[in-house]
Amino acid sequence: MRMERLVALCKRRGFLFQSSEIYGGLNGFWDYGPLGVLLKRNVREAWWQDMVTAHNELEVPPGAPSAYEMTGLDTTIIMHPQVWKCSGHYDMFCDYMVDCRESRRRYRYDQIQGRWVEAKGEEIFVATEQSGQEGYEEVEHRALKYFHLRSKDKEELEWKSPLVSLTSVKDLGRVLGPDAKSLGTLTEPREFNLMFKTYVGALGGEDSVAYLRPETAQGIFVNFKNVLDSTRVKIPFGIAQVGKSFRNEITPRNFTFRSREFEQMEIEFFCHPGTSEAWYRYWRQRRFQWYVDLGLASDRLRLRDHDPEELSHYSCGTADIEYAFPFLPEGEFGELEGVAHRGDFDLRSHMEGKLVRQGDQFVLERDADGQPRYRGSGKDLTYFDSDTKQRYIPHVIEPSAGADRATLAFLCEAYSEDEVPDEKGRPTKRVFLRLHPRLAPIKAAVFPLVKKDGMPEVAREIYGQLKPHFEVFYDEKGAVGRRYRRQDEVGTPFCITVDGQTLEDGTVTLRDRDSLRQWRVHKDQCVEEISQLLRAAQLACVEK
RNA sequence: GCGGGUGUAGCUCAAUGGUAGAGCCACAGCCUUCCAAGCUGGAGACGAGGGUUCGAUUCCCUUCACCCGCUCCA
Repeated sequence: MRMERLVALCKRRGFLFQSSEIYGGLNGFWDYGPLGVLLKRNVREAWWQDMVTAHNELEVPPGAPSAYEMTGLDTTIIMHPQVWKCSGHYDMFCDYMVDCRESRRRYRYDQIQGRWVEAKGEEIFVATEQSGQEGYEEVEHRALKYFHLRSKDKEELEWKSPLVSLTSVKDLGRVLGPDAKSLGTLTEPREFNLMFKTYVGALGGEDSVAYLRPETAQGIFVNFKNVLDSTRVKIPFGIAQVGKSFRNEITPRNFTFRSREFEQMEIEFFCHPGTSEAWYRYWRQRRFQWYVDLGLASDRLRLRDHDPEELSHYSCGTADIEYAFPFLPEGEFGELEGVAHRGDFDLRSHMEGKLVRQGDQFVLERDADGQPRYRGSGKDLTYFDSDTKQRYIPHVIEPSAGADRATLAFLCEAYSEDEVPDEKGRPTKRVFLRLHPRLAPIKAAVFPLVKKDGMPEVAREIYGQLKPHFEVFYDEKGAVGRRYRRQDEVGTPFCITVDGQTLEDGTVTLRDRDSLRQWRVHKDQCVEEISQLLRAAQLACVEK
């Protein structure tokens, strides 16, 4: 499948538009059009329905270690800045970085120091990652090397400054990078993979800096105690949340796959440390199956466990659910969802403060004075099990899905071309979206076969019956074959056509998108028939 | 971020230093009794900004967006 075809279809039929298009667009931002909003909402609602609403906490689901509860939250995009400092995002996402074109290394801009030095008529800034005495020695050594001088000639070096920060240097063209042999290999400093910064309150200023969340998860962690105190849930239980997140990606690319504003569907599942491995395996499988059931059943979908060295700083086990998007090179997959075993990292971080790995332990990160680098909330986020009289910090399994990525994958998988005979029996090309009926933006279209003989009146009546229940579409323009094709193109699974026979016996034709099968149903049975067809499609999911 | 390419109507493609054409789609109407192509009519575009010029869609510069590759990211 050619990606351009799908992108063109998405624009032509109102699934996706580039954001701010009339002003030339904005890289990394996308708008969902009239059909796109329906599709994405269906994805979101299918997720919530299947994970939260339909979950029965009284029974043990197949493959689960025990019964469990599910509940939800909707937390804010902007949170207390300390949240991001303790979670680790601040340090990881907010620094100015410089890259070295020669050594391919990347440095934190404010951690590079150096000295101005002149020799042989040239004045340069020799940079180093070292500080203090080591910094001075390193800089001297590298300056001698640069000017091709021996140690005994070091008086030829005329030092123009003490060790100062790289941030004081205006012209990076005269800087010798910490691992470089030639001048000017450092890029301009740039904020790297940063969180979007904003200011809370009418008056700006560094005291009011806040960030747009780069993930929805932290809103769940910081509300862990609130949920416990207000809902009587008991461990094991999960908290679900759907919402926008923001990352200032360096290279947004591949349609909506890597966007700077995107939507996540996340669950934080809290369990006893002793059962966490079993729960991790459960969620990994459960979430994979969800995509399969909604139509990503092909070999383009896979579940891949991360290698140990690939794991994030907090994770003790992660699996990605990946899809071979058509814009990726053959054999490559893109992440739809990550299922991570996060241990007690998050709750502990928000109790104690930012943690760092030390061997296979996480310990409080401390500054030079031995104080916590970022102080936690100091609140007790432990869980007391009143049955076992045990108190512990729950472990967390995090299935974190991308709503936009899932939507895109469903679109890619659904895009199909086949050949259908035209009115003279000749094969003609057909483009259609084989979307799962639950996801299809429009569930059914209603047509009069021709716009006369009282057919429109009956069709409008049927339309009126369906409209309160489903997203339906009415069309009486042009040839009926053309109307079918238009619905095929946006993935409408069923069409209802009023014809001559309707006027005689009250039956209408139902037509199936994928098989082109037609059958007759009484016009007053349309609501029931479509309901049943949709229910059957949904049940097919659950039974698998 | 770097290098290369591309920007003309919703789509596909023309032409031009001097009023920008067509096909398809979409729209209105006609015709049409089950799978897009019939007839009629109207509508619709030079990505943005600046420069050169009497005059720029065309030449130059800048910028924005998209595509490809590298880099980066998770």
